[in-house]
Amino acid sequence: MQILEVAISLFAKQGFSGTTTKRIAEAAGVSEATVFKHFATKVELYHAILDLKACEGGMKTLPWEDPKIQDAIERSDDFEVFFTLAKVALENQQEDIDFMKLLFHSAFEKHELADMFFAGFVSQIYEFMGSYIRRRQKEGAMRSVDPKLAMRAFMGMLIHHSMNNILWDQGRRILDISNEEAADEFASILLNGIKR
Amino acid sequence: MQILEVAISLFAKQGFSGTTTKRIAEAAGVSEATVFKHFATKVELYHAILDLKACEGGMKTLPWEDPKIQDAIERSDDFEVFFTLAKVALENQQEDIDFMKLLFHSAFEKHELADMFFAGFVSQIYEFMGSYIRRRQKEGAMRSVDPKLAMRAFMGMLIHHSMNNILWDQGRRILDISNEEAADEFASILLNGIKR
DNA sequence: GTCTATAAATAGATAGAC
DNA sequence: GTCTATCTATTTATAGAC
Repeated sequence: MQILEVAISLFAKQGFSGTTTKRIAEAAGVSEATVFKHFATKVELYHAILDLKACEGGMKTLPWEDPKIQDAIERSDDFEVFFTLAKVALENQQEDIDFMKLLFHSAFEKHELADMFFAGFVSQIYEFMGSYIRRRQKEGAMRSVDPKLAMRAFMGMLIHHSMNNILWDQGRRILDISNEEAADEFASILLNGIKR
Repeated sequence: MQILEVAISLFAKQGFSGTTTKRIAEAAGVSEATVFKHFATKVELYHAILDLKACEGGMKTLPWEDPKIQDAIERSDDFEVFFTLAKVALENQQEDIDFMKLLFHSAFEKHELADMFFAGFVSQIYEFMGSYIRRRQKEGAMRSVDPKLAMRAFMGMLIHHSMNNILWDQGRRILDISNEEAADEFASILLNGIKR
């Protein structure tokens, strides 16, 4: 629906309280009354967005559903595992910049989207990749390091890089690099960093 | 001043448009009129905060002013350089959580604080540490990797870790680790990751 | 389903007394 | 320096016609 689309983009740009129903209506090309016919309150509209994005958007691409990663895990091809994870993550994040922004706003404003995202997606990645690292440690391929901390370091590289691209880099040309190159380098740094 | 203090904390929690002058006045224990006597407009109050925090807070601790880091750089003690940088950054960030939050809000809302911070602090770190990495590459101690990308990876670990601590971890006990341990591990990962 | 018109509440900001 | 009272514009939300 047109209203939802423009609302997503406006909430992403300016947060919840920074976005007026008037601007949403204008951007959607309808009257404010029409907005309130579809969504009884502004909060209800916001919730509709969260529901939509939480299901359709950020959460569906669980890394272990990617056949490339599953295959690489079976073969214990560390580089392929982390490189592919990084590439998929960077591409998803850049594809849905609005969702990323919404997510950060939610985290700051303590909306429940942040909690849902944390419980449903972030913590699963920590669990899943953490157990892979633990296995490779037992096999002697990786040195002794807290798998959760290693994953935090890796996720930090990915998320921070995306955030920089989203918030700063466009137009500023600080670091002009493809997702493929970035994924390659981040995976190399982490794996050399934690290998035995 | 009491008004500034509570305004910082409220703007950090809810952003600029999410914070009303009424709530600021209440929290400061004065009337709204008093707020407007001190700061002609809400925007002016916000600017006063930015000026204050930009000078007193986040910007003053330039890493190359730390004697420990200067010394370590002269001795080419890579671990000491990056470990100390990480420790100082993590401690500063945790000390001034409100400033961090304000900074992120600013970045999203496209206020000028974000630009100031970027131009005055972030880009200097990239320059400074980038040139250190370049020197160590020439000396054969580090492999060929874009110094800016390496720094982005490292800053990503630090900022992401802080963000997680600030936004999620308190109470959730996902990753209970001291700044010292985290700094140690992040420096190890980066340096092993990019060494020759 | 959508609009015009309008209500009700809240926002930022000012006047003027103490 | 601070307060009470008030103003104006904006914001969320509703009523009712088409």
